[in-house]
Amino acid sequence: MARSSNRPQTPSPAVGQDEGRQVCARADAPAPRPVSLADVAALSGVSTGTVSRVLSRPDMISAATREKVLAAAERLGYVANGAARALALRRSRTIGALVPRFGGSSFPTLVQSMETALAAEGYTLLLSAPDHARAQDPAVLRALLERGVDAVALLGAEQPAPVFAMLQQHGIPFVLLWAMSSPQGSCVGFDEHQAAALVVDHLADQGHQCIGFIGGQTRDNGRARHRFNGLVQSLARRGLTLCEQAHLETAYGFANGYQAMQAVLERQTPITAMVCGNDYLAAGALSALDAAGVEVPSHMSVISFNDNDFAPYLHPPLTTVRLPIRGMGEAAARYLLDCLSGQRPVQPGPLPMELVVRHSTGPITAP
Amino acid sequence: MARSSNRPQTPSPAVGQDEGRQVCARADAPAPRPVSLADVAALSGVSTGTVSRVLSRPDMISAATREKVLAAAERLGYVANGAARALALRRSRTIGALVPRFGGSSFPTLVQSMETALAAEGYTLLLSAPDHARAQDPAVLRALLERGVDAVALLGAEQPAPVFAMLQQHGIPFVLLWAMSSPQGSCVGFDEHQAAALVVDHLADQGHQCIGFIGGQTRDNGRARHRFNGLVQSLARRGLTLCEQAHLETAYGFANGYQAMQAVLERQTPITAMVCGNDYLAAGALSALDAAGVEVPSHMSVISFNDNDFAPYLHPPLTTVRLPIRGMGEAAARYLLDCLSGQRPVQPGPLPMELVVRHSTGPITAP
DNA sequence: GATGAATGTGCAAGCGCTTGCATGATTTTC
DNA sequence: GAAAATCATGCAAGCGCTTGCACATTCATC
Repeated sequence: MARSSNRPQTPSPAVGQDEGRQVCARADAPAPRPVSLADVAALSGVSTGTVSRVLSRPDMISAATREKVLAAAERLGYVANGAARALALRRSRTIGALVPRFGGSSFPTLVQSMETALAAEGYTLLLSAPDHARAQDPAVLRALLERGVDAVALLGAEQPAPVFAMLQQHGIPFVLLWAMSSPQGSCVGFDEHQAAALVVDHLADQGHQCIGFIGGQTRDNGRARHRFNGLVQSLARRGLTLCEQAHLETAYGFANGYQAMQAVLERQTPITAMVCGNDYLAAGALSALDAAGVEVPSHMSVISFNDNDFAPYLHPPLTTVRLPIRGMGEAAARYLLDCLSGQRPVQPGPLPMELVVRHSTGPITAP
Repeated sequence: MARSSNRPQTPSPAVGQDEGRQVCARADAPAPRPVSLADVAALSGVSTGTVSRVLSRPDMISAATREKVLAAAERLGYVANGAARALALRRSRTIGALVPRFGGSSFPTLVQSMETALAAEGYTLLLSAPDHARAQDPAVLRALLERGVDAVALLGAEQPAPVFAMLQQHGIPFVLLWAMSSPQGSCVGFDEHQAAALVVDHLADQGHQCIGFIGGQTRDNGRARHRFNGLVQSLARRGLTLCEQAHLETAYGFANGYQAMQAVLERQTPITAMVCGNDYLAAGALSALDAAGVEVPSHMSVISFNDNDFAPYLHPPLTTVRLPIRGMGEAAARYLLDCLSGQRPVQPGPLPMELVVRHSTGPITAP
C-alpha cells in the first residue's frame, strides 16, 4: 500500500483515556485522520476493493479473508465515510422529511413513526421543520436535495410549484403526507369526509341539530379546508347545516381554541354541540366552557379530531376521531422504501380511523 | 469540455409538463443524469473550478464571469451534490440528533428548536429517535457518523461508553442535552435542584408537610434520578421528607400517572400534595383524582415539571415548573455551531426556569 | 516600455468508496 | 492429466466537488 506509507500518521484505534475531558474537538489539535477503507485494507493485507466487498457483499468473499478484514475493521474502529459511498453509489440511504414547524401538533408523532420505520431498513431521516415564514420557500427543499436525500416526504398536498418541479427534475421519489389525492404525486392520508361523517353522525344520533365549528384557517391550510368541507357535506347528508353564528376560524393551538369558544359564547348562539378542528382547539374550548360555567356535555357537547395523547385527560375526557397519524408515517415510509427498492410502489388507500367516544359529548339535555 | 461530450444526454432544464402524473421515479425510465458542476461550467464556458468558486467564494471571481455562471446554473436548475462536496470538504453541514423516541414528550419541542437554530446557519438535522430497545445501541450513533454528521447532540449524560469513544475517535464535537455536567463532554441543561426547590418551596410555603412523589424510573433514566435526588434534598432543606407510602416510580405517560395516583389513593396515605415527575404523569394523576372524587387543590395539591402546552388546560390548570426546553435546543445549536466555526465554544451555564402557578396547588385546607 | 504586483482563471490532484473487468488460483470434468 | 469452469481477489476508473498552484492577463510604477 503505497498510499498508507505517505500518510503522516497511523490512526490509533485506542481512544485516548489520558487526555481528560475533551470539551470540543479543537481546531489546533492535529485532527486524527479518520480511519479509511485503505487503512483497513492495509492492515488486513488485501485491496480496498476486497474490503469494500466484505462490507457490502460478504458472500462474494471467502470466509478466511472476510474474518481477517472484519477483524481489522473492528480493531481500527472503522466507520464508513458516507459521503464517499453516496458519491460512488449515487444514493445516501437518507430520506428527507419536510414538515412544518411542529411544536404542539401531531407532526412529531408522524415524524417519529416514519423515522422508526425507516431506521428499520437502514435509512435515516433528514428533518426540515421550517416555520411558517420559510414553509413555502423552495430553498428548504433544495437544502434537502443538496444533502442527497434519496426520497422526500412532504406534509400536505399544497406545495409551491417549484417544489414539484425540483423533485421531478431530480427524479426523486416523494410522497405527500396527510393528503388524499394530488395530480402531482402519491399521497398517504385518510378520508376527511369519513372523519367528518363519524363526528356528525355521532352528534346527530344524539339529537344535536344546532352545531358550531371552530376550525383551522382554511385559506392557507388545505387540511383545514378539507376538514371544513367534509363537515359541511356530512351535515348536509343528515339534513343539517352549520350554525353560522358559531363558526369561527382560527390558528390552531390551545389558546386560540379558548378565545374562539369564548367569542362564540358571547354571541349567545343556540348551539348544543361544538365541533373543533383538532384536539388543541377542543382543549382550549373545554377550558373556556369550564371558565364560563357551561357544563359539558349536559349543556354543550364538544368533539374534535386527532385523539392526541392528552385527549383522555381533559375535563371531561374528549370525544374525538382517532386519526391514523402513526399509520401515515409508516405507510409513507413503506411507500418510499418500495420506490427505492425498485418495486412498483402502491399508493395506500385511505387509512382507517375510528371515533373514540369519551365524556365530552352526550345526548341533548333539556335547556 | 471533453467530459460533457462523452455523456449521452444533455440534461434538460425544462421540467416535463407533458408527462402527466409521475407517481414515482421509475427504475426503468432512463434516469436523467442530474446537472453537475461540469454542465454549468460547459454552458458558461468556464472551468469547473471557476464555477465552484462562484458558488462558494463569489468575491474571488470577477462580476462578469460570476453573472454568466450564475445564469447558467439557474437555467440548468443546478443543485449541488452534497456527497461530493462533503467528500472534498470533509464536512457536511449536517448535525446529528440522538434523542430517544419522542412520542408524547417534550423532546419534539427540543428538536424543533434545535432544528430552527441550525437551519438559520445552513445546517440540517439528521434525526435519530431510537425506541427504548435501540437507545443504548452504539450502532445508532454509528449510523449517524456514517452519514458524516459534523457534530452530534445527544440526549442525556448517560451514554454507553462506546458512544463517547466513537465521538472522540472521530474528533466530532458533541453536546449532551438535558444534562448539567459530565466528565465526558459539554452539557446543556438546567439545575434540577433549583427546579425541585421551586416546587418544594411553593408547597412548603402553603403549609404542606406530607408530600408524595410519582416519578420516572430512576434506574435507567438519569434525568429521573436527578429529579428525585433534587426533590429529596430540597425537602430536607425545609425539614421535610417524602412520604414513603406515597412514593412511586413508573414509566412516564398519562396512563401511568393515572394508575400510580390510583395506587397511592388506595393506600390511604396522609399526603396533602403530590409532586409528579412531569406533566404527563400529573395529567394522569389529576384524572385519577377526578375519578376518585378528590378535589384539587382543596384536598390535594398537584404540581409537576415541564409546563407542557397542555398544562393550562388540565382540570384544574396545572401548577408546574416551566423548564427551558426551547432554550436547551437553541443553546445546544449555538454551542455546536461555535465548535464548528472554530470559535472557542462556551458551555452555557444552567438555563433559567420559573414556577408557573396555576390552580392545581393551594394552601392546605382543613381535612 | 520594461518590471512588478495584483488579479482572475484553468489545471489537475485529490476526498474515500464502489465495481466492471482481468487475472490468478483452485476445483471440476472428461 | 489437460482443459474448462468456478471462484476469489486485485486493478483502476470513476462519482462530483474543492483548492493549491501555475499561468495569463491587466494595471500601476518608475
